[in-house]
Amino acid sequence: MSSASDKALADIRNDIIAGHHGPGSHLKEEELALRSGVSRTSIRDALRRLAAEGLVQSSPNRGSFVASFSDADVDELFRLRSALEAYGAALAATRITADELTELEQLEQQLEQLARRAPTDLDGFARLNNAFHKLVLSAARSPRLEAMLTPLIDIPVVLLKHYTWQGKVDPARSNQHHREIIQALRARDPIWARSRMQAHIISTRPHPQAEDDLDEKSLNLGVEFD
Amino acid sequence: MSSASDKALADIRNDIIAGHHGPGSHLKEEELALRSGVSRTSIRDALRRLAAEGLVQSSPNRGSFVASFSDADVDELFRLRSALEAYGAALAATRITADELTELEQLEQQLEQLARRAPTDLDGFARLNNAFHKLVLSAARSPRLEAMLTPLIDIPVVLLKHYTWQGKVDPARSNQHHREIIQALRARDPIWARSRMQAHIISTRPHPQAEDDLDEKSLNLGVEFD
DNA sequence: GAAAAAATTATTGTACACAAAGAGCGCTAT
DNA sequence: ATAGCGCTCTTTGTGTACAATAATTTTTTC
Repeated sequence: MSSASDKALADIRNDIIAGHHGPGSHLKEEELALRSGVSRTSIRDALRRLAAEGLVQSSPNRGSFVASFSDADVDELFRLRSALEAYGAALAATRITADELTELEQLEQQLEQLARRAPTDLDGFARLNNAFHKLVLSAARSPRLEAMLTPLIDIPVVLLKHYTWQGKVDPARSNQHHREIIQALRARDPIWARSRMQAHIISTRPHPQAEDDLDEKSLNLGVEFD
Repeated sequence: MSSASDKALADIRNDIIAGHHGPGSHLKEEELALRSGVSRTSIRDALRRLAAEGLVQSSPNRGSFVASFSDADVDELFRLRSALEAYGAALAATRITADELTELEQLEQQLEQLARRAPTDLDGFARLNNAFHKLVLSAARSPRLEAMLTPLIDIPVVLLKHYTWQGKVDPARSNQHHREIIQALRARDPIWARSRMQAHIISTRPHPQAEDDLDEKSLNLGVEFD
């Protein structure tokens, strides 16, 4: 698994994120093979990996489909993401390097520039925003957490393309949050970083809407250890 | 992906869990193919999926190896698991059916029997214990959470085989915890279920040992949402 | 004799070909 | 007209052959 399969993986993922394949659409192996210029073997390999990430769903003898998400799925997704990414931020607070902090600040400045100069460029915003979150995550130095969280961070980009984002993206508020997160990381304060990250993610959730059978408090992930 | 690949997946996983392949050992595709009676194609498919689960690690052009875990990895693993599984228990509290509760109680009784009749049968204990945890998890009705958590539940079984469990497994205490978890689920109390599950997992962690640079409190996953 | 280089072997990566399963379509019978 | 059946065609699943890369051993040189 390397060159050909990696190319296939990148191609397919890009096509999905770019919106070329809509949610629910059937990813036919031969078609993808032709498009990427590799054999079906490598395509299948890539599809397995994308399925593991949750970006595509496969059923036996039927094939692979771009994942599609119900409102409830999206809600669940964001809850999981907020909890896990907050945990990652806490880890990052004690492990992040000075270089990474600098890089983080550069990303934040680019985000602010973009918000001023092209406030409607959601694509650009999403790209920079993702880079920000992935950098924090990688500073947590937990490969397993990274593996679990990366797809959760990518999926919202897909959602942006194909669903209407009810809560509306507010770049100004988001940037404000990012600044606070950087502050907390710079202060090496895990508790602060965790709570800011958690608040940030939850606030970007599409529809806070009607609560279901579970009240908010009960869904919190962690409390004392004992 | 189905019959042959599924068989391969089951075979390899069983062999790993049974301790037939130790941590770090090189899983050669042809060898596995011969052993399972399927072709290398299906073996590769299975290995990809196991890699996604984290039970094996693959490097390009070098192959697949049974995952091995440092003490720090194990600690991280248990922290993640405790947080996620506690979350799952909270969800399960409002979604579990009466039938599932009955099944859960049966498992708990089997565990108690085992503890009385064969307290040293760690294998049997691990099997029943896993069934218990997976049942709670499936009652959470969150396929994504299930996918993330299943490998985290399986890995300790591998650890049991190949590492010395410092904290020692205490079946009596564990069963006590299980009973409390069932109580909480039966009461449909998410907060109770969450805290009991979290405490349970953390208490089964191999070595509470020396704290690292992060104090306990800061590692908690969630607090208030805002 | 030891270290570097080259050839050999073992193992993974990729492509292709065939087998099997499923979906779609038209046909027939009522 | 339509429900059920069977056929065809598309698409996925599996096996095998070949190519490329990495590990190993042997040879060569100092």
